[in-house]
Amino acid sequence: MPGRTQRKVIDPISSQPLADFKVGVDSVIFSVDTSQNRLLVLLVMRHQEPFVNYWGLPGTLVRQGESLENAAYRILAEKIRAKNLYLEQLYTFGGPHRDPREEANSFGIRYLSVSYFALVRFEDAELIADGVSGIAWYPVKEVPQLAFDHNEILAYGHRRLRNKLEYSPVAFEVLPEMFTLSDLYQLYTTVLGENFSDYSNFRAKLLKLGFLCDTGIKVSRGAGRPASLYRFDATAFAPFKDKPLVFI
Amino acid sequence: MPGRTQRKVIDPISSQPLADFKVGVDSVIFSVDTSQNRLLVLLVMRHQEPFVNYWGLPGTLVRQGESLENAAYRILAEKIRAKNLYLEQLYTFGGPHRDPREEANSFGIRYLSVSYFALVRFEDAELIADGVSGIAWYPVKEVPQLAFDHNEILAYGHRRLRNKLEYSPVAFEVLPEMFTLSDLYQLYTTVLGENFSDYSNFRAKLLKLGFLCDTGIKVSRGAGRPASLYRFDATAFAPFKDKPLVFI
DNA sequence: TCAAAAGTGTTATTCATACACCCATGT
DNA sequence: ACATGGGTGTATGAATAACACTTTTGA
Repeated sequence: MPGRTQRKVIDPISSQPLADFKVGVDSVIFSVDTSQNRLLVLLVMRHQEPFVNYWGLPGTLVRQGESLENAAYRILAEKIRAKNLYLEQLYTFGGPHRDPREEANSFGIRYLSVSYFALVRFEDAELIADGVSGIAWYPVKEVPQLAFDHNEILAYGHRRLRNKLEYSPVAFEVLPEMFTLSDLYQLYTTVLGENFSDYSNFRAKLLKLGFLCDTGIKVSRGAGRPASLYRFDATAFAPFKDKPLVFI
Repeated sequence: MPGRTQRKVIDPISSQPLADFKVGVDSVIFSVDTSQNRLLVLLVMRHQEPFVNYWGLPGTLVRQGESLENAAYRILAEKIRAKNLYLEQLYTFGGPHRDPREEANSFGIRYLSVSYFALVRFEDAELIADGVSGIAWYPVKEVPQLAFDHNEILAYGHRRLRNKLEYSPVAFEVLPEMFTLSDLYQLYTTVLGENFSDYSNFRAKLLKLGFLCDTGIKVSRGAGRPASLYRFDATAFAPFKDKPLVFI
């Protein structure tokens, strides 16, 4: 975890041999089920040692000639077919002994995990059941004990998601091309919690910023007044880029 | 860099052998010379290939049994003696071909760099001249072309520093136990630029937050009215932890 | 006609910004 | 006495938050 301070390590024997690493990429893939107001994370059931029959984050070891990011996209593509997605690097967990395989083989290979954080649109994210199955969306509030240090990675990813949502336009990566302001509001409430903002204030603030344009198209969902479909205007958003904009 | 979106990589041959990695830790060590209002970064002159006679970020390869963070502390301790410091992980750069050594030896070893970000107090950070020298504080605005992708890492670290300063109390990690409000203001201006806030507003805002306590001790620096020494009260700050506090 | 969902408006309060001004010290 | 840096106060406008309220639909 970031932000340790004031520690001093005096390592007198710094002439030890270099460590050899295998590098894994683990992804915290989030999705928001707006219909049920639930934040979901993608878990896979492990079929090999270590941690057989534990749920864990989807991950893989990096292949020769493959970049970290591409490895992340590779597992993602193996597990889900998604139209819209957002991906960014999260954190690198690399202490010794975090992977039991380090003990098993005596060659001293270390396992390091570069974790990635992804957000996909729930509605068009189709899970790929690969034979024996064992892949599922789990409500974040109900995840069981996971393999390795994956609970820790998930917690870290969850924190990042909340932050991202507050001051960056990630939400639009994961919403369909056109969406209602309620859709947007739902997304925010399920991730940030019920009391982050009043709907009308949220609405007013976002519309004032001016990068949401009303398409004029109305859509009716069950009872109630039909809602306008809006579109995120990336060009109009450009000036806000890199500015400490807060969406709340 | 984080935040790529909408890319899909279809990798048909995912049965390639795993890559073997050496893992390097490179640190972007910042310091603020308040007397000259300059933001400094620690660079070391390289004496070995690759990139001989280039300046680069201080770094090392991770040894057996050593955690990433400890490796970061190890190089730090080799280069400077510092009382106060703040350290956190920055980003992991791991594309293939980022290190020319990958080409040189044909065993297909990859080099991955986990970068760390550190902030040390300039006044009590004593550089350790290790024999042939070649270690120096460089004003961030004047850094030359660096080895590897270190300019990119530096740029990323610089961005992180600015953000950190805005919404976290890092400044106090790097200021002495007792400091004047001008000291604090100087620190902010040198990092964030001249026009981030008016001194009196900055002052008013911070005092209102209530985690800076006046020790009553006055200190006179040259001409002008003597300033009060303040102390950062971590206990009083606690409630603000994890809240979207902005220091401006 | 009524509930549900969408959308608008009002108001009080806090906050940001840009200043003007007073205070204590060295020279 | 005056320049220098430290410290306080105030007026303006904008942003926030908590509401009440209207509009348009399905049932």
